[in-house]
Amino acid sequence: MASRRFDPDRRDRIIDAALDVIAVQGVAGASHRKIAEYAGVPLGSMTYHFASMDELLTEAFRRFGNSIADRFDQQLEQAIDVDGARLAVVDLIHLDLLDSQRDLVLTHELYTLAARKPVFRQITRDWMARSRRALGLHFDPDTCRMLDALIEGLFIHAALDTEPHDRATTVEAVARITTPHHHPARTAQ
Amino acid sequence: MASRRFDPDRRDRIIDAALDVIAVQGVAGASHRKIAEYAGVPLGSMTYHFASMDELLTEAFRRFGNSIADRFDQQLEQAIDVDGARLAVVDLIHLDLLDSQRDLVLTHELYTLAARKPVFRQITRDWMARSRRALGLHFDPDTCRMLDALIEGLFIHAALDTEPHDRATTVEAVARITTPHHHPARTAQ
DNA sequence: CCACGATGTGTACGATCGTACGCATGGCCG
DNA sequence: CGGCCATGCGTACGATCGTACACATCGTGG
Repeated sequence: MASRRFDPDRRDRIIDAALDVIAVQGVAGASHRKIAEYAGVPLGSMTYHFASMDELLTEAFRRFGNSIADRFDQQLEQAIDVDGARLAVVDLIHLDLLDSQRDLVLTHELYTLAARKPVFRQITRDWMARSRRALGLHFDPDTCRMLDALIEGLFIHAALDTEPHDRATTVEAVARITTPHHHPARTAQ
Repeated sequence: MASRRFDPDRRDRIIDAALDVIAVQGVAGASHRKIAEYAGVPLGSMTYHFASMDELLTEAFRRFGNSIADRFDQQLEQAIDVDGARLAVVDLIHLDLLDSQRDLVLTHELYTLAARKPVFRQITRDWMARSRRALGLHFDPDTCRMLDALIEGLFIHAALDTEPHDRATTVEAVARITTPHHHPARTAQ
């Protein structure tokens, strides 16, 4: 029998606030104090709900990764053939990328953490595994890896390129990467 | 007539030290004090040679970007035909990626900064422009964009994937992305 | 040879950080 | 209805940070 004062939402609110603060200020600029203020909870609440900053970041980025992977699943599950899957991927890129600078920033922040700390690398790998599994519904494993890499690259460049990405180019790129290369007759030797 | 005590190398040494410290500790963990200690210069030297931390980071990442782009140029300049260029790209990926965790970490750090601060976004764009220009020696502009994105994605995934990347897959991916998609006879409607 | 100015450094200040810890609060059992 | 204990919070501590600025050092012009 927990006390009635216990607020299960508070923990969630802190996690969401953490993601919001990180999206704007970066992991480097996200302190207990700023997150607490943004979430509207006292500073002491931070260490009460989360043993350390890393624990909070861990949970936050796990939530973030899952939310992105959910969209992957949704888009790809309803595709009925390969062409549908290709279209789904293009939509994924052009919907997720263009509308949300926030997701891009958070992705970069996560990758930066992942490059250095094993905990976050695992989170990233789990996320990538989910994405690849979704792609695996329609493409062979090797193609999944290539396509996944392409999506990643397009995603990242979208954040940095000054001009908006051209949808037709994305369509062509996805078509190419999902089409096995026809090796011409072997040349000399 | 500058004083003979002036040491032009010192500034360079600080910049290199900054990159080394960032590679290990991240931008977040790279303080004036740590960089100074690593470079073997007094703390006061930091603010003497660089007006602010941002100025130091700016110069450091500009140097980093140029060093990578130089390798791009070297590899691609000596390719004599498209197949040679494809091979050069594969080598680029598998040499730069696999040998150097350092470059990967620094790239992520730069991108994270670029996602938030315009100064670093410009540095990243300059770097990307140089890379794309190198690719442009052998491929058409659209292909350059796609190939560039693919390289980026492979690069990034290499840092996070647990198992080493398969060269054959990279060869296939590069072949696919550089081969225009043959559109089959249009279907219904 | 001396004093001056350019070049470089040691130190100290105010801000901010993560975290620990003692205390307030208010449901619940006897 | 009164005391107890789980729940949650305010505050303070030690560490670290970027930066400013007074001062040391030494080549050099007069």
